[in-house]
Amino acid sequence: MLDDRKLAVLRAIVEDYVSTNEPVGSKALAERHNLKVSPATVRNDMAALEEEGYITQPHTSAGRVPTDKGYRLFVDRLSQVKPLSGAERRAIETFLAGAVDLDDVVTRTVRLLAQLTRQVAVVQYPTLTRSTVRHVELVPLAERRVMLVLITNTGRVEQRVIELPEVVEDTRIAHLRAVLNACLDGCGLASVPELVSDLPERLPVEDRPVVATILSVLLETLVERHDEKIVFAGAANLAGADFSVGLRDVLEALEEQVVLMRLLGETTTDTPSALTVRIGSENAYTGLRGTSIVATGYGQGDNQLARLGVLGPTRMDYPVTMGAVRAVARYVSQILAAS
Amino acid sequence: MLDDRKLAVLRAIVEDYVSTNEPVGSKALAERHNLKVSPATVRNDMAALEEEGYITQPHTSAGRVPTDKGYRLFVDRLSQVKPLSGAERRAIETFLAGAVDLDDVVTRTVRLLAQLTRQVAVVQYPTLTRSTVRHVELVPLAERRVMLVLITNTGRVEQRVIELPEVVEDTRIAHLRAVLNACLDGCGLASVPELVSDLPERLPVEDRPVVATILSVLLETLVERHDEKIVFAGAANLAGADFSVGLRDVLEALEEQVVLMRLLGETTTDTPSALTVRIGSENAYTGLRGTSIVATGYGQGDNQLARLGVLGPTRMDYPVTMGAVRAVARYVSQILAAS
DNA sequence: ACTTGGCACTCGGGAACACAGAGTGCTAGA
DNA sequence: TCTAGCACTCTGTGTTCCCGAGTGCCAAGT
Repeated sequence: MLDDRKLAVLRAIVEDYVSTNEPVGSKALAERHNLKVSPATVRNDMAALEEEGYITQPHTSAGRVPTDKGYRLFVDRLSQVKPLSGAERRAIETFLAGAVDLDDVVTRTVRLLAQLTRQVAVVQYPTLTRSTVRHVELVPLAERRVMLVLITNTGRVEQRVIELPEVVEDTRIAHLRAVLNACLDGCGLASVPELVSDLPERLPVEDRPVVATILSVLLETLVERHDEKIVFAGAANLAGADFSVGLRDVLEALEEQVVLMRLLGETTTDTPSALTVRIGSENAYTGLRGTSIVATGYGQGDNQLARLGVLGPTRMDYPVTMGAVRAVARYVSQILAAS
Repeated sequence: MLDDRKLAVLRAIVEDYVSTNEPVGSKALAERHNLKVSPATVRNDMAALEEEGYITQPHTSAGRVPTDKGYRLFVDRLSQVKPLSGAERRAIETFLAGAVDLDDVVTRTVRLLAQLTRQVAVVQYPTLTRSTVRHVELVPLAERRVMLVLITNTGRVEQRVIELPEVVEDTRIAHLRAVLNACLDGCGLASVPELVSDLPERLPVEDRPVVATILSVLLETLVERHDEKIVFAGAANLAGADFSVGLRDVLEALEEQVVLMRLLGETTTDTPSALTVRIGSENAYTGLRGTSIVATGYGQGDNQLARLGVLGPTRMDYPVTMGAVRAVARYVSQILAAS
């Protein structure tokens, strides 16, 4: 059905349209890409492609524009990820190397990605689930108030202020801290609930209410912050692009953590480190028709920590974008592994 | 020069223009606001107001539009802050009360403010400068690596991983932690540099390199994060509004922490808890011509911690916006004081 | 069987134009 | 000092017209 030349025509259409942002006609196509055939032939191919739903024309007698299905074919079979230039690689490296803590890594990453792709970048904070406890700290703040600080091996720090049911002296706090650390140090976060389940019973009866309070907050911290937090940057890059749908909807989606979460998450496949691309209407959320998402997991090996990606108009330069996303994900993974 | 009626006309123009977003003419003015004079008289007054630079006409024979100077006069003398409704107050209270930590307070605040004003909300993280040290923690991570955690009385937590110049056993770390806490606990952050200045000399000579390393990171943390961090929300609200300047510039400014910082900061007056309003061109940053900023400090009493505010088109409903900003600032201050 | 050149057809978008309506400034009179 | 009337000046909108890009189809060529 689709011979090689038709595919070449489709590729040419996508490339031209992406770079010019104008419907592309048969004549220009035959000229610019040396297809070695006449415009008329190209027209026939275009008719076939349109028949199959890969391209469409905005109105009669305008050029053709790729459909979502067309982009999909392009991404899957007609393009290959374009690696970054050496200069870009070095820039990434030095920029990310300067980060002082996890927050900083994430912030820098998202800005970097936005600048690199000239689109909106989205980065999910490393998930707690797969990380391990590095330290639990209890800091007395007042007679009946302590702060719980949970430090993970990914450098993430969670803190919560806890109101205690009774007055507890500092020495008891210190003791509890030691017990908690002995129990949890180095353990995976996922196993924490299990590990602490019988903790109250192993302690003197008078400590139990306090411990129960602390543990409930600890557990709450684990589930609540599970993988909630997402940041984005580069909203300014949206201003130029024109979406089929209003800019407002896109901005709204970006500020809805939940929506954003789902968008990144839905792209998950069985091989999380692979690049995933969702094009236009493949996207469930109606406010984001007209936008594509290129995402990938990052983290070490198969211990994927979280996901990052970019969001832009369907009319985006997929090879370049995919290259940038992949490269950034790799560098961030390195940085995280090293710290 | 400007008698009462002219001021009334100006007020009417501002109010009408804000609500309709269309240049307002003499006839409509005389009708809608019962000025008890004829359109012709209003026209004369308008001519005078234009002469003085308070209003202008986009083109001959269109209605009048307030200038920045006109808005300024309106804000200063013709309007009064509009208090929130009871329902709104309750909504604020319950929404903010659910916050679990400082991060959460800030996030909720900025979203709340954005939703309340239907504009872009900006909140600066509470400054470290005025806060006091509640606890310093040193957590051994590896042989030559510790994590420094600094907890302040505002509930803020700063962490840094430190590479030590030599191998240090855990007991020495514990000792150093005790020394640091003894030295700093409860002290204002501003006085930290002074307090630790002679610390190395008071310790055994073999500890000095390690202590010096730790202290340098500690001090760096204090100055670096000084008052750097700012978050915003409600960018989607920009989509509807039309700025004289491009939307892109506004979004860019919002993502530039430094610019944003300056904008909030510049509004500081001698009474930091007062509402400050910067209108259009009063604003230094060129990308934000056409936008106004309503801001105020928040925090307890005269111990102002940071600032928050909203950014919107010059054509905004100042009384309502000012009311919302003031109310939110008060509630946040309460919340922070209580925690 | 595929490719090519030719040709008639269709539409979108820009230019030219006219026109109604809103709003103004001015002047003369109450 | 206010008001009424009037001439004037715009913008925005609707209409018309035309050009050009691009198409689909057909018949001829390879």
